[in-house]
Amino acid sequence: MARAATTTDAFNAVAEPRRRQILDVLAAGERPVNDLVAQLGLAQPLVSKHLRVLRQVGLVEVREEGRQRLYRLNGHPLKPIHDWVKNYERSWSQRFDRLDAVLAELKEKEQAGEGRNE
Amino acid sequence: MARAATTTDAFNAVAEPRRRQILDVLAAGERPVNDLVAQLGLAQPLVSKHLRVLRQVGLVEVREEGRQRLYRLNGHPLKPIHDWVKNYERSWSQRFDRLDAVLAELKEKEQAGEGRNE
DNA sequence: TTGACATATGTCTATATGAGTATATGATCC
DNA sequence: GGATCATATACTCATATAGACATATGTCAA
Repeated sequence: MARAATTTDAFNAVAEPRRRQILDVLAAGERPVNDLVAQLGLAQPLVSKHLRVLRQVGLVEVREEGRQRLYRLNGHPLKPIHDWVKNYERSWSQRFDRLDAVLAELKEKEQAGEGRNE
Repeated sequence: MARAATTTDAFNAVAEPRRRQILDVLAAGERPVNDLVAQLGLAQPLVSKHLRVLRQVGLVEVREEGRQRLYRLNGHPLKPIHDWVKNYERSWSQRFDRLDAVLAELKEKEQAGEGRNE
């Protein structure tokens, strides 16, 4: 079996850095394709293809206005990524250091008193 | 050009759901390969290959003990993912609703007063 | 040393990709 | 209608995959 399609979910869609860049630009507001082409310095067909992937996973939405197509961000599909990665935050964040220390102390006490009841 | 290698960075490594599963199991603590094979119900060579990818991006580390290899989690490479996706949290979190409203008001006032100075 | 166990690696296949280039679609303006 | 602009699609290529399977490597035990 090959790798899962980029359009499978946000995890796969966003693994490509160009697509993250596109979302970063769109975070500032709605943009026509040509703006993205200019800002990212990519070939226009390439941008259109990346936008298609992003559309398919729901990360962007389109609105037609004359001959332009205005793309806008929809961050909702990113939530699962956030939810998953959040659980690993303690791996790097100092915010959890104190909490971890407290938990370690508790565990120590628990083990010291082990075997007293049952 | 093909898709970026899965070993390019954490974004690509973690796009594969099996690899996320492996990390989830390892989050509970160090585990030998066979434990992962049993818990995930995957073929052993497949698990070894996924572990290799995870090793190459630094998401797991190995320790040899007899004939076993004990893998443990290292969440640090996930930080860039967290940092990137965090900026989109307002897209789905209600926590930012009030803040957004305030900002919108500010912007409105700003536009109302536009053109007065310079 | 023979064998069982734990893990890694090699080979094969089907498949999807990102990028480049050319072209199609569709709207606007003259 | 014809020209031009904005965007999407089609076709090509080189490449890397996930999984299945067979096998190699290395460790321990009898």
